[in-house]
Amino acid sequence: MGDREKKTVLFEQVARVGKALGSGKRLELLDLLAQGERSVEHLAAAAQLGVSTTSAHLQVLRQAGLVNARREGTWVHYGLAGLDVYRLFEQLRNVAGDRVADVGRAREDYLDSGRPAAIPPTQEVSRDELLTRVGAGDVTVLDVRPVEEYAAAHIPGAISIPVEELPRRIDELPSGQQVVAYCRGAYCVLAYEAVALLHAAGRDALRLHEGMLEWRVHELPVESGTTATATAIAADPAR
Amino acid sequence: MGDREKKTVLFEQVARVGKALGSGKRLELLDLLAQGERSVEHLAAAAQLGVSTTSAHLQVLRQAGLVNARREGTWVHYGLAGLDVYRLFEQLRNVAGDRVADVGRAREDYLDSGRPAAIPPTQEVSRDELLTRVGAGDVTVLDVRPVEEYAAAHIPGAISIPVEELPRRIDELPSGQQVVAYCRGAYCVLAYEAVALLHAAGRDALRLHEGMLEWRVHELPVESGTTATATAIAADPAR
DNA sequence: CCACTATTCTAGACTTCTTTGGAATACTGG
DNA sequence: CCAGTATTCCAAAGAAGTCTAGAATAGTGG
Repeated sequence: MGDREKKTVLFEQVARVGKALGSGKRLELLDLLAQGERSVEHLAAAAQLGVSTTSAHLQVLRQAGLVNARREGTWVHYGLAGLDVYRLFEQLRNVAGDRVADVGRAREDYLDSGRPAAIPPTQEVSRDELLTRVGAGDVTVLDVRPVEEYAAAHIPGAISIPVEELPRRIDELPSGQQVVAYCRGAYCVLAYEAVALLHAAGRDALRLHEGMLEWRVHELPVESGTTATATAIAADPAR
Repeated sequence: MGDREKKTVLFEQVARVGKALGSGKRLELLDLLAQGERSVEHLAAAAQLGVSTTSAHLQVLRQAGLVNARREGTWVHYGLAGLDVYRLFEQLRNVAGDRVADVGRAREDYLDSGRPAAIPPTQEVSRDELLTRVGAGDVTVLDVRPVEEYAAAHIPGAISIPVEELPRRIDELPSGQQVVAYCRGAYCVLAYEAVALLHAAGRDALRLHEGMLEWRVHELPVESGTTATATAIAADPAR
């Protein structure tokens, strides 16, 4: 095999990973998987795809080495193969956001919708700031993701109230303290909604910059499991 | 437009960049462009593609915001849109190399060929080490890339001798000093060949880890233009 | 060992990429 | 303004990816 052929083969192999990133649906699956392990069925529902199609996409991602599968009974749980995969994904989004004008617009379009009022980007707390304030104890950290995701990993000391339960459980939050809400990551709308709800209830609330995913990428401390305040999941017999 | 549609659009936009990375030929073009600006014709020849095909690929890369075009007379010079694009490319290769077993094998296959004897990877100098040794003046730095690439940017103080001229110009190198050869980047074979040639001539020679590209990504100092020792390009009237 | 479930495989229709050669365009120099 | 050159556009053929529905597989629980 000549030099040129070898070079071609080499690039073609790397392109396999590139190809895996070349479908909106697969990126959506990666985004979901970045939040934690998911079953094929769950992914199919969340991405609005047929189960077969989802499975096929997952095979592509797996052959590219971006995700791995773990069998548990009849379920197969997929997950990101590593943090470097998320960094690649993040870098892709950064480059896309910086260089393709439409991406920035689409992102704003998506995040700006579904909220009662626009929340200015200044009402954010950085990760470092949150960490020091948690240490000082002058802030309530609120995790508004679904309980399973909270159980898998959350910011130490955070309280779990999924955003759809927030309106009727708002009293569980200690009054008189500022609340910092967070959700999955930069492309997740849950914390935006939560802050809007808290403001509507007259609470002082901010949003954590980005979310859990980036928290993990920066290798900041996490806690897992349920807590006493998260009463909703205590009744779940599966755990 | 509903939330779901917006999300789909957003991911589809990002996927445009992913798609651009999903072809071996385009990755090859990116690799070439990472070395510096190139014309369509040059790229077509280097990647063994038709000019029309090359142009089409370049359009894809440009629409993804990965490269930009600069017109100069009838020539159009393409170049990487920014260092973040190279970082993305690099991250892609890293993930590919780590996760897809075949990539590591293909890479070794490619780099191990065309040299008289295998050069152990230990005969490398790190960037930091080279910088301090250049400061101390106890090393000759040799740039074996084509003269145009040397002229565009090179390590300060480096001498330019393209690898194909090295056998007959080896005497231009000061004797008694160790030579550190470098070329384009991690996937470039020129420096491997150069070190083999130098060893065959009884010289003490090492290879710089990776190459010029990574040197620039790490924002280390570069010099541009020609030098007195690079006599071959002094006659070029275009400069 | 059988019924059941989650997942993967298969085949076919459909769409989207890739490549090619030739025509059209953009620019230079006389 | 014309000849010449580099590049892009265009149309068509072939290759490859995407999706769907239904069959096959792997594992669980009785």
